Amino acid sequence: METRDAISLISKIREKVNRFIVQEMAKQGVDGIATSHGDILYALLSKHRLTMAEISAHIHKDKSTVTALVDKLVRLGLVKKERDQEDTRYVYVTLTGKGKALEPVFESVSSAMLKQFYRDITEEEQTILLAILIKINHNF
Amino acid sequence: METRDAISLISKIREKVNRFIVQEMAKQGVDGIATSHGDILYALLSKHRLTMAEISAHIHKDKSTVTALVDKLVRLGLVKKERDQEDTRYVYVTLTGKGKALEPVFESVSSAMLKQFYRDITEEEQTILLAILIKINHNF
DNA sequence: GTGTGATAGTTTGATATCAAACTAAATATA
DNA sequence: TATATTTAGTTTGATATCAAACTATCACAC
Repeated sequence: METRDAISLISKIREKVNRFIVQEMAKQGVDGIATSHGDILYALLSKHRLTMAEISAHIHKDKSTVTALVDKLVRLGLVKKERDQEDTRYVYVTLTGKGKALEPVFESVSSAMLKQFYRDITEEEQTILLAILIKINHNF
Repeated sequence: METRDAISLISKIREKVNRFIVQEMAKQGVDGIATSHGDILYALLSKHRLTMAEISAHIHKDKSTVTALVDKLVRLGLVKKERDQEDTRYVYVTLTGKGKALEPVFESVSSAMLKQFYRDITEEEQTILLAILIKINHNF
């Protein structure tokens, strides 16, 4: 069975994790949000303020994609954009009150996801998995 | 470092694998093809003939997505669509000569990718990885 | 047989995504 | 100082993708 293949499993797992997160978020009332939007919001919870380029690097998406994603978050009232006064090329993105209010939802979804992901996976297996994945990631 | 997290590594690895495959294919003259197109062609190499629904199940993409993907492959002259004579609801997709001619390219790209993927990963680690991924895949 | 429901595909409208071209601003070089 | 280069971000055009609505065909019940 080719479904046993590690690479196709990685694709499938990623797909399922994404679907799980989007569904859980929707269940908790956060709707119309894709995982990339979630990645941005999640980053802003700890980083407070990021430029467009920093977000791009952080979520591994093209800067033009980030423009579209952040603009949607602005439309949803979850973040705001401000130009740097000194160097007006920079745009800072920060969470609004409404955006910050999502923190508990993220915590809950994130922990639910991890619980599901690692169900029946021992601590030792988790450590081994991580080590192997780090090596594979370095191979490219 | 959150980049150490298994789930984000899975996303990154999948992304890199996809990019690698597309680049290698392009290097060998197969251009304008996304991984999903490759998945369809690859499936048709062993299955000979598949319906749209079977392709959809095989590559885990919505049937409407498959319509678009297969139509592109038709435009590229790599596959052809034919209605079942008995039950005209079914559409059979098969490789053209030009499509079949891609087999060696697929073999070469696939083996190059596996080599890169598993570089410095021992046989034992590969087995363990597979076992853990199968468990995680079942968790969702 | 006629009508109801199931099934296979397509169409439509929306979104995420990228790459390339572009704008605007800052920095370096001459 | 003026010009060239780099940098940050946006715009534009194309594609993959999905969900929902739709079309066409088949199967089954009455």
